[in-house]
Amino acid sequence: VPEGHTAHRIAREHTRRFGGSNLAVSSPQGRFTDAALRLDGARLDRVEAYGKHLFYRFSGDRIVHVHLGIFGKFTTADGAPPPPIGELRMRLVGPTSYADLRGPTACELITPDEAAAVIARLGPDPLRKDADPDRGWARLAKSRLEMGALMLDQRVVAGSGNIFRAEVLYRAGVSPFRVGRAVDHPTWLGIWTDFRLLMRAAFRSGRIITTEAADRERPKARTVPIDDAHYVYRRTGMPCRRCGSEIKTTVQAARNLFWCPTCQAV
DNA sequence: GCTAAATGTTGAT
DNA sequence: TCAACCTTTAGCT
Repeated sequence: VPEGHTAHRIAREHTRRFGGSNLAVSSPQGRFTDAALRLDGARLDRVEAYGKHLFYRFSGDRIVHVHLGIFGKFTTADGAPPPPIGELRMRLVGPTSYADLRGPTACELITPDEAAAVIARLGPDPLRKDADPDRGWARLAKSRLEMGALMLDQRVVAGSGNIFRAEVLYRAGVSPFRVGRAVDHPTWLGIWTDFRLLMRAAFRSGRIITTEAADRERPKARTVPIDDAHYVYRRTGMPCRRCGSEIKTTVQAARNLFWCPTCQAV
């Protein structure tokens, strides 16, 4: 279940497993069958991630665009694939392993131009070397939207999701209800830098861990207990780890928001 | 066995 | 702002 780090981990793993190989492509569920038939047996060159989007670059300028959405999941394993079970949208089978995709928002065969158009709609991705935070700033600085909404806007930070928005604003001491126009440039750069730190850590460990306990144990982030991984996300009614105030929740930008009313007063 | 919820996006109102 | 869509699983009865 994915924010940007998940897409980047999948891109890396699938490139390692399948890059340069000819793959059997199928769609047992039937909703990707036409494209699967056209791709079956084709060589996959590599997989790239931009924000939460995945691009599977096959020979002949054919690209499979995958977006996991909120439910999507890849199951990847060594060996021969088992008989398909459930709603299996796409199955990739390489020489020594396979990947099963279920429940994605997007799984479509597109052209390089169409892929470029998807990427052009995205803001800077903290997990990409070439990311320019000022592209996000250009949008944020003139917006009347609240920060809690802007931190979910993929044109501001590509790859951010509901956990990162809550945790990054908490760590910055910024209220999710402050409007973008009321945020100064240094504050934005601080938020951006923290995004990059947290997302890189999540990329390495496979988990979003934002607490100081995690900072100390970052190399062993997997060992941090689930209940200690976040400052505010899904901690409604529990005491703030820094000030003891009760963590609040509401719905903002159609998602559950969590924040500390004391540490994030403005 | 049923219901609600979940790290998301799009397109219509 | 709201509903629709994608699928599995946790937490009930």
